[in-house]
This record gives sequence, structure tokens and C-alpha cells, in this order.
Amino acid sequence: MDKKHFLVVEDDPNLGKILNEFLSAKGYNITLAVDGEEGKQKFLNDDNWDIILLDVMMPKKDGFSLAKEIRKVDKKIPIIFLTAKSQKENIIKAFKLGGDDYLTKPFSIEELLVRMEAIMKRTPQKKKNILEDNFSLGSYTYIHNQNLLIDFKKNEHRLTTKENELLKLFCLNFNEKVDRNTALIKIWGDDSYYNARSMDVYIAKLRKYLKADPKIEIKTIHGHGFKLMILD
Amino acid sequence: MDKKHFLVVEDDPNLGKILNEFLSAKGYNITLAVDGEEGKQKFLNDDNWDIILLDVMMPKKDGFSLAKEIRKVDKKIPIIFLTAKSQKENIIKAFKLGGDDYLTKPFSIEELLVRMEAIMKRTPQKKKNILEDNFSLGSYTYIHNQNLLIDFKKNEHRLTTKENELLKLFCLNFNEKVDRNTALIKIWGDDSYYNARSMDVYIAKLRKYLKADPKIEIKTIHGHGFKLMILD
DNA sequence: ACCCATATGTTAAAATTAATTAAAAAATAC
DNA sequence: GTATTTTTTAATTAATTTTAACATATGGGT
Repeated sequence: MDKKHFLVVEDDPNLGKILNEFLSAKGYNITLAVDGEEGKQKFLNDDNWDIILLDVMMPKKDGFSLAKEIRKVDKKIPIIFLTAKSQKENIIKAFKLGGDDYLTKPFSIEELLVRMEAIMKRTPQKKKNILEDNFSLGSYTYIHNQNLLIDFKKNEHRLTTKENELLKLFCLNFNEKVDRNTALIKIWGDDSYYNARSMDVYIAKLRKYLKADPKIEIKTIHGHGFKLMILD
Repeated sequence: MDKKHFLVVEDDPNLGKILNEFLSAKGYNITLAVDGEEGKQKFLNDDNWDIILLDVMMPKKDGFSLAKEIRKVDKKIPIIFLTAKSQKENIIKAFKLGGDDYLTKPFSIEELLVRMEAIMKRTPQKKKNILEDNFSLGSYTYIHNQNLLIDFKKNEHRLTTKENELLKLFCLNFNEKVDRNTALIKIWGDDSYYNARSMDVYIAKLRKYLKADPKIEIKTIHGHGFKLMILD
């Protein structure tokens, strides 16, 4: 079990520093962001977060908006809101947005920690979303860091950047659904109409590359997304 | 599929009544106990609790002691403490004891509910909601993760996403009633009029697919829902 | 038992969403 | 700066889902 990794998005540098020091001392890994936009960038940059702490009132993008955008991509990652405002509406809104807890400043940092641990206790261990260098995909071998897809006859397909990112995402979520939005936001940055059309084109390309093995399928889940799987 | 069941251990009859009425109105099943000992008895009497709400200060056995005893038997059942005291020590203690949340009276009952729902969202379903890969349905074989329904002549019906979700839900509840609302909310997200009509269309499609075996029936339970069953 | 309101059954058409191919635009390499 | 590769836009076709329209069944009230 490696170190848990938290993203802390908080514009108050004092609180940020305190959180960082305290949680680091407890053996956790902390990444700090000082506003909503930096928070989003850092969130997208890594996909191994264990908990995200969000200040609600922040420059550039507030915590609720950021939470909404995070939820578009990841339905499960635990989110805890930290806020000075304590109106009832906000608490309810925070949870309706998919939040997992809500603390009003000033809070006890020890309380924050036990609450975080309570949430992690209920969160299934993140699957090792590390792809082996040589990922075996039916009769193909996929070498994601070389953009190479090799079939059983040793024919190589050199994948373009987008093709590779998409196939990598599917392999990381092998046998599991990948939402259209998730893929669009992770790979294209936003889920606009034209990016969606573009992605459809790439889906077709990948299917063409993979059609030599009829057991491999990129199944579409209408209205949701896709699932890469092997039939038997 | 079935109703969530909460054990509420609370000696204040007013609060007990309010919780009971509110949570019942939201579609949950409530069992009330008025002191720690009765709470323990009722806890042991059933092993299908979804959440336990514990008042901290109670006659006969306080909430912390009861929680400790419950944790000896069940490490996982979510426990939420409700208390008038809010000293930091207690909050920490509550979580160290294995609690999942801690609300200070007077609290907003809506906040309690969203917090309960947040916990349940992270709690794995206790029910066997696993369908074998090859589910035998009369003379058909249903392979849900390939959207395939195969009849005794090896003819394959490729099911669409919605057809598949609906048939899967029926198979998970084979021989049991599936409420219209349950199906609508699980598959369509809400139980509006038009979604209900849409579902009826899909029921007709499934019946058509399944009509080759006269022993299989999607029975209508007028005003309630459907039941997939095999006649003999 | 009959009437009525409402719920469900069925089929077809409309609307939406996805798949595929080709062409245009943008980015990169030479 | 031109050629080549990659990505996006466009246009067409296909698949899925929803809406509509009408038929039939059910259960309560009288």
C-alpha cells in the first residue's frame, strides 16, 4: 500500500501550509493548488488522488463549480468541502453535488483527519491504474509508451497521440465503462460537440486497428460511453 | 432493490418521532430504540441494517459504549453519532471508535439525510447483485455483459443498451417483483411519464424476444411493476 | 354486473445519438 | 516553405431511443 495522495485546493496560504504540514507529518502526500483553475489542472494531471479537499470560496473558480467539473470526469473520488460559509443551503448543495463531507472553518485539523480516514475506510482501494509496458490485448500487444500496437503477425501499428491516449484510457479501464464525458475531458480538455465527433472518428480508427481479433470489442453503451472488452 | 433499513437509538421521544416520520416519508424503513440496551437488542435481532444512528447520551448504555459493542460484532456497519455535546475530544473519539459521522444537536434533518446518503453511496450493496456470466433463462442463455440473448437454436439476439439493462434488472430479481419506479430510476434516472411509456415499449420488445419459450413470462403486477418468472 | 378512469400493450413514426468515410484544416517534419 | 502526418469538420448512413397514437386490460365505485 503506497502513500495516500491528497489534492488540497485552498487559496488561504496559511491554511494551506498548515494542512500540508499536518497531513505530511501524518504520512500522507499533499499537492497544493491555490485557486480553482490550478486545482482543475492538477486534478487532471494525475489520476491517482485519494481525496480532494476543496475550499468553496476561491479566486477564478469556486469549489462548487470545480466539484461539478470533477464529478463529470470522476464519479467516485472523495471530495471534502472546507468553507467559511455555513448556511444550510450550502451544506445540502455540497452533498447533492456529490461531496462526501463539509467542514466549516475554523475546524479542528484533527477532526478533518479522522473524517478523511473515515471516508477512506469506505473507499475501495484504487486499482493500480498503471499499465504494464507490454499490455496484452487479446492477440495484440500494446506498448502504450511507444504508441505501438502489435498484432499476432508482428505487424506494427504506430498510433498517433490521440489514438494512443484513447486506447490507453480504455486499457486502464479494461472491462469497465468509460463515459464519453470522461474521455473527452481527459483527452480533449472539454466535452464540446465537435470534440465528441472527433472522438467518434478515433473510435472508428481504433476499431479498425483491432478488428483482426474478433474477440476484442470496443462496445458502445448508448448514451453513456464505451467499454473495451474481450469476448469468450 | 429493497428498502434501506435504519436503526435509530435515541432517548428523546420528540427527536425520535421526527426522525422516524421524516425518514419514513423519504422511503426508508426505521426501527426506533429508546435506550442503549434496547438499541443493542434490536441491533442483534436483525442483521440487515444499512445505517445505525446513535444518540451519545442515553439511559442504561451510552452511545459510545453501544458503538464499541456493535463494532465487536460488525466492523463495517455505518454508525452516525447524534449528540448535544460537541467537544473536540468527543468528535475524535467518535471516529476512533469507528464512527462514520457525527452531528451536533440541533442539526438540520435534511443535512442528516444527505450525510446518510453520502455514506450509503460508499457502502457496498449487501445483496447478491451478481449475475452469472451465462444466466440460464428457460431455454435461453443470457450473457448480460455481452448484451446477448441466445435461444435454444443458437440464434443470437443482440440487445441494445436499454434492452440489456432492463433484462439484467429482471434477472437480478428473478422470480421477484421489480417496481416500475425502481426500474425507471435505476435505468432512466427518473420516473417521468414519458420514461415510463418508453419502458413499456422495451417491455414489449423483451417479451417478443422471449416468446419462443412459452414458459418464460414477464408478468405484469398491475399498479406495481413486473416479475420475470418461469411457469411450470 | 357495468361504467369509468387509469394503467399497460403494441406498433409505427420521429428524434436523437453514434458510425463511417471523405475532405478540409492544422500541426509537424523535412 | 512545402510535404507529410495528424486532427477536426462535414456529410451521409445506420442504430437506438423516445414520442405518439390507438388498442386493450384492470380495479374501484355504484
